Amino acid sequence: MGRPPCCDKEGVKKGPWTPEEDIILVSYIQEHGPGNWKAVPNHTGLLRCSKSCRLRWTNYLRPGIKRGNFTDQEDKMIIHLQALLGNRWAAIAAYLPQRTDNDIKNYWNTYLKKKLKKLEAGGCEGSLGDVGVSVSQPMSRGQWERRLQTDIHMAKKALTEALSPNKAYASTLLAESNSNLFNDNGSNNTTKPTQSICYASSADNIARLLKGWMKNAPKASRAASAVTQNSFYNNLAGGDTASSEGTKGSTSSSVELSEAFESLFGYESLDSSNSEFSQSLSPEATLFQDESKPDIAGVDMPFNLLEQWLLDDAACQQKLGF
DNA sequence: AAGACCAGCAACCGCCACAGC
DNA sequence: CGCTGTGGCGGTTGCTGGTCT
Repeated sequence: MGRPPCCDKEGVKKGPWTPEEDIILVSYIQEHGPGNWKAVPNHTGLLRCSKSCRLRWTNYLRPGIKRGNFTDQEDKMIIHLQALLGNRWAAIAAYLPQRTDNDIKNYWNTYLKKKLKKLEAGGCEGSLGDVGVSVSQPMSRGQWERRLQTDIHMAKKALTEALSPNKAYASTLLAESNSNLFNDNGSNNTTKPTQSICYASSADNIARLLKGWMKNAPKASRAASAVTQNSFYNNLAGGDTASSEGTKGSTSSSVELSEAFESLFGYESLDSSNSEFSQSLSPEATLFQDESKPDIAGVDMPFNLLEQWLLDDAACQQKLGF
């Protein structure tokens, strides 16, 4: 007798999530926060198993998730980290802010794997030079893991320290960014700013989803979709409109973070003009995301320091004959 | 124009680790 | 110390939309 499947109950819905379900889930998490997934279906009335709820949240609704094409930098990072870590997608995802392990896994399976195969079939062994990887090179994974973990830990610590010298100021920034985010015209105070800022991102995700959902509707105008989005924001942000303008409000805190990151990684990854990233890296979102991954890179960052040391170290190991 | 094929992606499944009892 | 419940992870499936023939 095997163990009973967790989602084997009758009446448990499977298949694609509907926008309504998404809203229910996000609303619940807005109120209670993520975690205790077992309670989610019971409390929300969703006919989904806890696992499905968690997956939906982490892979799709969670704030700060970036969708769409992978950049060359991300390509390189994934290929490189995959060579080092193997198919440990969660670990790899930790190095790619805004990407989920599922996304990376899919991207690898559907695109990068083939790309690598082609390159290998192309003949020359060093043919992966364009992605900075030598796949034939053996690796000592234990060493790499330790270094990677240490690096994550140090990055987190350094970031925390960078933000902590003036905690009062930091919390002021938090409050400021939140009130700005939901209060662009300064007219209305929200009651749960520290959480809402996160869920605005979630609402953004849902809005994107809805866009797709509605895209087949005949002559669905931009106005209509804007109305829809605003409705979401109104619902989720407690009556205020947290449109993309709202991200302006996070600029000040983003600048602080930007400095922290610059001092950490030596590049300007957090251009405050990058609203998407600013939004996702708002302190609350960062804290929120902290449950799963460090936010250590920008969207279109240059060949970053982390990758640099990965390559340097790979070269070093090669020299040492590992 | 229609069917076959393919690629991309969301979601599911099963296993594992860990915490609480 | 073993059992149980829960969450996390990686592999896999199946649906959908696009392209090819």
